[in-house]
Amino acid sequence: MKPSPVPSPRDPRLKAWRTFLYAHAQVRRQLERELQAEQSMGLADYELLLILAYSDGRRLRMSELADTLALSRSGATRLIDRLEADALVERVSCDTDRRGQWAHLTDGGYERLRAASPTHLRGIAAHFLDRIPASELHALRSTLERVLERA
Amino acid sequence: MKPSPVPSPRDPRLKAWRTFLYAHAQVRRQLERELQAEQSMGLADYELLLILAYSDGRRLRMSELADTLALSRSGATRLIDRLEADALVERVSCDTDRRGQWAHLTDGGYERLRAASPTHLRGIAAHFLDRIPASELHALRSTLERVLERA
DNA sequence: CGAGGGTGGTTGCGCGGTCAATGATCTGTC
DNA sequence: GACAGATCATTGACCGCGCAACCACCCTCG
Repeated sequence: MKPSPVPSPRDPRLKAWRTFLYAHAQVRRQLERELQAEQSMGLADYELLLILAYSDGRRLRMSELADTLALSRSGATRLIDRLEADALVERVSCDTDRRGQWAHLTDGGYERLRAASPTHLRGIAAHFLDRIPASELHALRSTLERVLERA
Repeated sequence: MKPSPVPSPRDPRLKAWRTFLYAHAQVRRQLERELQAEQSMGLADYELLLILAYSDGRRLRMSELADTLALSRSGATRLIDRLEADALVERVSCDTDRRGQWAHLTDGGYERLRAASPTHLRGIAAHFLDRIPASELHALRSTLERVLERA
């Protein structure tokens, strides 16, 4: 039995995956740096606040948050810990399931999100959106939505 | 001056970015877990070994590695530290620039890469490639290559 | 050739994330 | 109704990565 060779990184399919990987790494790093420098906020923080801002009652259960953010449960716990320490989010215990907790966006959190948005949107445009022709942008989204559908 | 509202996560352009973000998080998490469980190896390790395997002389300068992997310099240093500890890579000092180091893939490292490849390729296919029609795959790649071009 | 600024790589430190284990609660079953 | 097994969230231990500071060395220019 002959040894299987190492798959070439130039193979078109594999290359597509790796391009995806690297494009993400590069853009994320850049955005993270800018958001941290100008707004003292991480990308994950921003995403969480944004999701809460557009959820019913500006709140979501911990596990929903974890799932939505593609984060582990403990990751969600600690993220909320930090944001709660900054009073951007508060925990509200759930009355229909005593194990549960709501993460609720405070007014301060909403303000913080609003304040950080211009910086972040500018970064997303500069490092990502503006490098992609409009026609390709929609295709990209629909392609990746397919990937995102839960297995 | 009226307060600017928080940008809607449903805005098409923003949504494209966020889909990209989440698709990556989800797929990466899954692949990382599988590779760790079945091959005791992280995604970053695999990528590094792969890149070295297809580099001239199976070696690359530390900074080239960092740039290629979209990693910080210190990140590259520590990654190589770990792989060197497992004898998958060795450091070779550069004779034309005494500050420099080559990261050189050992035979053991190549074997390790080869051994891990089936698992990883299967994962990439299952969680990413196979969810994308062939026609869209090429488009995805060329779109993201544009993003990846250095600024 | 000597000084000064630039570059390659490593290190200290802190943050943010995972996994595994835990406690509390819910839910289905006999 | 009580027990068994799932589920919600948290905690402890650990790890990978980034930034900033640092040292060693290169290179250019006066």
